[in-house]
Amino acid sequence: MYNACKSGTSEKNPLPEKTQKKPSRIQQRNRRLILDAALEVFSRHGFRGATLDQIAAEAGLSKPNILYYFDGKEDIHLTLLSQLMENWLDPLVEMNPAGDPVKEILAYVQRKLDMARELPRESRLFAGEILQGAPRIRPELEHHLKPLFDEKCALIARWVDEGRLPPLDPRHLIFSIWATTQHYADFESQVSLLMDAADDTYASAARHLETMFTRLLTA
Amino acid sequence: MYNACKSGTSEKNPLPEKTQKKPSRIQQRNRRLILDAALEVFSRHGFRGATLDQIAAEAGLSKPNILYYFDGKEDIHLTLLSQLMENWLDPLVEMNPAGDPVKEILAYVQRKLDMARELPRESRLFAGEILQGAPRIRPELEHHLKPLFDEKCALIARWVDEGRLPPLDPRHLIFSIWATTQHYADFESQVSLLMDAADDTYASAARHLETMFTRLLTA
DNA sequence: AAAAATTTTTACCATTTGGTAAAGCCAAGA
DNA sequence: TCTTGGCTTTACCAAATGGTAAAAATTTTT
Repeated sequence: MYNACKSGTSEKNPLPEKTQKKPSRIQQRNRRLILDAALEVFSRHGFRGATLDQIAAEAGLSKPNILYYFDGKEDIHLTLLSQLMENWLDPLVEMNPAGDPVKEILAYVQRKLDMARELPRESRLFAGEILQGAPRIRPELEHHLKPLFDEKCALIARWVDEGRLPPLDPRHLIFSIWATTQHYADFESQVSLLMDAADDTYASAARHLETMFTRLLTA
Repeated sequence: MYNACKSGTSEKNPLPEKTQKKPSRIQQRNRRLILDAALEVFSRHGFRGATLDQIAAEAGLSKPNILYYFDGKEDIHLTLLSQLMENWLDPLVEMNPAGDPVKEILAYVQRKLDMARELPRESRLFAGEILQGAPRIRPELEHHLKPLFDEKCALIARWVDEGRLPPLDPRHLIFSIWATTQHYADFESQVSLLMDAADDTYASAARHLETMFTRLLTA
């Protein structure tokens, strides 16, 4: 069994009982504080751009105190990334093989767009990691993302074979969905500069993406 | 007149004649070496992740020698970004108001995809900067990108008004083009992990994007 | 060739930063 | 009350890193 309290690849044992006993209330609270602060800082400045001092300040704790709860900067980053992966894959997992192809895919697009709006920090954290060659998260990608991706590609290919979708490359369809939805979180600084501040970017984006993918999938 | 030899926002004058006289042959060569090395390093590790030592090693020069040609790390980065902006906007500039709307936009998509394939380092450098809130390039975005964006949005809106394109939001159309094409460069590590290494990713991506935007624009 | 200007290297420096050791604090149980 | 064990702080450190001064080497000009 995997102990949810312990992070990624660890050898040391800074918290004497961490691997065995239940985390105390204060432990839960502080780990949460740290991870939340780290998400903020890492997503804004990238792994190397972030400093433990910044994270400590954001969390309202001292730097050594942070290192009491995590084995180091890398440990915090990896913990964050691992936790993120679950939520990240969720919308794709929910794509239902028994449902209507067009409806399922359009719903997936909307769920992805919702995530970009509600979790922009997570999106940027992930984007930054991939952008730099996924040095820390590649194993996670191989073990969790790749199988799911292959499974859903096969599903979409089947839908195409059955004539329930027009001919298209499932892999590139998924890439296009990821790219267009995450764009609003990852490139937010550019988007907000180019959009008139007046109207709701995400609302109009939702309409546009629905239009685009509807036309693609019902040709 | 803007002196191409001088970089972004500078006050100091490390090269005595740089602002006035023509750059010597050796000066041209070394500045080029440094910028090329810096592009490599910055695009792989981001601004803060890159070190002058890495850039120096990659360029085959010593660190102080690099600081003889540039005012500092920031100066190199900004120079790179400014030079990039031109090439980056070029494909959009080329979108011809007198041409056929669908053809023009599809051609733009292909040009953008070509750029992602041929200049992935530039794409990632730009993406990294935007991802972190465009702290160094925002003025360039405002002065160069924004006016061009607005102009082309107006053009596309006119095409829609004239009934030569189906109803759509020009802003989100452009975002979708940027997102889907740059995705192949910016998220290359993920894409290459998910695609079977066998087939040509960019070739199939080109077909997919042509299909997708054709269906969107000819509905 | 000598002088002048430019380019490169050597030897540093100050700051930042991830991380540690050890003493002090504080709450719960004996 | 006293002790035990987890939690926090204070005071550090070694390495990395952006940057500089000035001498040495090289190229260009006269």
